[in-house]
Amino acid sequence: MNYTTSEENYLKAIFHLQLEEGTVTTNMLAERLQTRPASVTDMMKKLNTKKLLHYKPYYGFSLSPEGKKIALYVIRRHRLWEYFLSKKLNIGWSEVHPIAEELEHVSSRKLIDKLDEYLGFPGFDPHGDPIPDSKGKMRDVSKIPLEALPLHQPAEVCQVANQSPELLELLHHRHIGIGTRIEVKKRFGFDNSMEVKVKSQSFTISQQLASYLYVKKN
Amino acid sequence: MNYTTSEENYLKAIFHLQLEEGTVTTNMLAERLQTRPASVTDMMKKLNTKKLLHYKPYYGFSLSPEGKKIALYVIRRHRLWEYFLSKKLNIGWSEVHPIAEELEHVSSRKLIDKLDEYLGFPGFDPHGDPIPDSKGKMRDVSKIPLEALPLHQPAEVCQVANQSPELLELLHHRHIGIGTRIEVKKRFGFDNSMEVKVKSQSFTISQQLASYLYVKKN
DNA sequence: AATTTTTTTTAGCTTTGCCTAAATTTTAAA
DNA sequence: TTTAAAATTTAGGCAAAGCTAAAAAAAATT
Repeated sequence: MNYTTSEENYLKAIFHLQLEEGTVTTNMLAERLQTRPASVTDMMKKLNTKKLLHYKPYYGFSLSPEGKKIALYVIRRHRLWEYFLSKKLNIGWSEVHPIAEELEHVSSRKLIDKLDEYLGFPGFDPHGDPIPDSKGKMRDVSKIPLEALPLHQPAEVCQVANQSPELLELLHHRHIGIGTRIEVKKRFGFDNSMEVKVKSQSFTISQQLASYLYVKKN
Repeated sequence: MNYTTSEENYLKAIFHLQLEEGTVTTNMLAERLQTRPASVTDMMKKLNTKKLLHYKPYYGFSLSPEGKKIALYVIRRHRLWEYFLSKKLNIGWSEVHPIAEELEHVSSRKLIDKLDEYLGFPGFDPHGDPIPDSKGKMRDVSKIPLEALPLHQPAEVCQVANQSPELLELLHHRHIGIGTRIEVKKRFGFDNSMEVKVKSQSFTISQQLASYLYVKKN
């Protein structure tokens, strides 16, 4: 059971798209992987014969249990490396992703389990995404968008769904990061901006910003 | 300037063979890389057009300055990862090599420099081999084979040129490792075995064992 | 229901890195 | 020095993973 970088990338992308969009098409995959639809079809046939997904021409495809297992394992590796790069090597939040994209394909089981141990079995990567454990189980955080958080309900920022430098700069200025406690004081229907309280400081944030923040009640 | 895994492996192998054997031939390279002479020739042509080495058919080849630079950079990555795997993740000495063989091809400069810093700019990997610095400079240890160490001259074990589990077990039993002080008391011409003193204990070691041990006088 | 548009697939080609078998060149031996 | 052996290279192919252009199927419009 050893898969090529390309195969792993396809499986991972299908898994993510499934979660994000509910459905996965040839074109969506091509777009996500920066390739052509014809190439996607080629790979679908290959993964089908390897029984990593179910595929009927023109009817779409979906991961088999085995395919899902592999996808989760790739995601585990990716997120552990992100955690390592960010927390141990002090590489900036926003630069970590492309490096992890390469490291995730190094496939020694022992390496990953030892790394996990070394990092203290972290539950979440630096972007707040949950890290699957060595059995492929991923903690189910019932995270919700900040926009959906009820008024006056304290919560904790657990994901930032966009890592542009501009956004990070703004968050930094506001002292908002993963784990920051936050509470929505008021909403303004006019522009969907909202007043929030962070560390006993109140200020207003725009809808654009809020839409990228996810929180966890607790 | 981005090179494929295969290109990097060829450059690295040529560099090592050059050092170990003084000369590099098509067959030696094929053997070292577990491939066929014809494949080696193909790659030599390719690296030649990329000006990473000089190549005349039937006349052999040698690294260009640029090729050497790349080889040293690959070696730097390999050895830093070995150090990390061994010292931080506690992965056994003998298992570290094949994992580093994969990690060495992840090419982010920032990653490697940050890793170097995180590890405290180590000068040597767990096998005692020197790690090139970020400019490609490698400390020149004038290490010599234990077999060449003069009698009664105290020295320090600085490399074990073979990592089979059997060998490691033997070394462990003898309390010999990198940095162990050792002295040759007597040599027996019959079988080239030798009596050595380690930590005020004297015992005999075989030629087979000695041939893998390198020491540094000091 | 017929036609147009969009999506997906097929067919055929390219590059990389490897292979085998045959040819060539160099080296060693008789 | 002629011949035999060994090393190296060439020629021709193969699999992976991508591509373009054309064909086929499904979905959307009229």
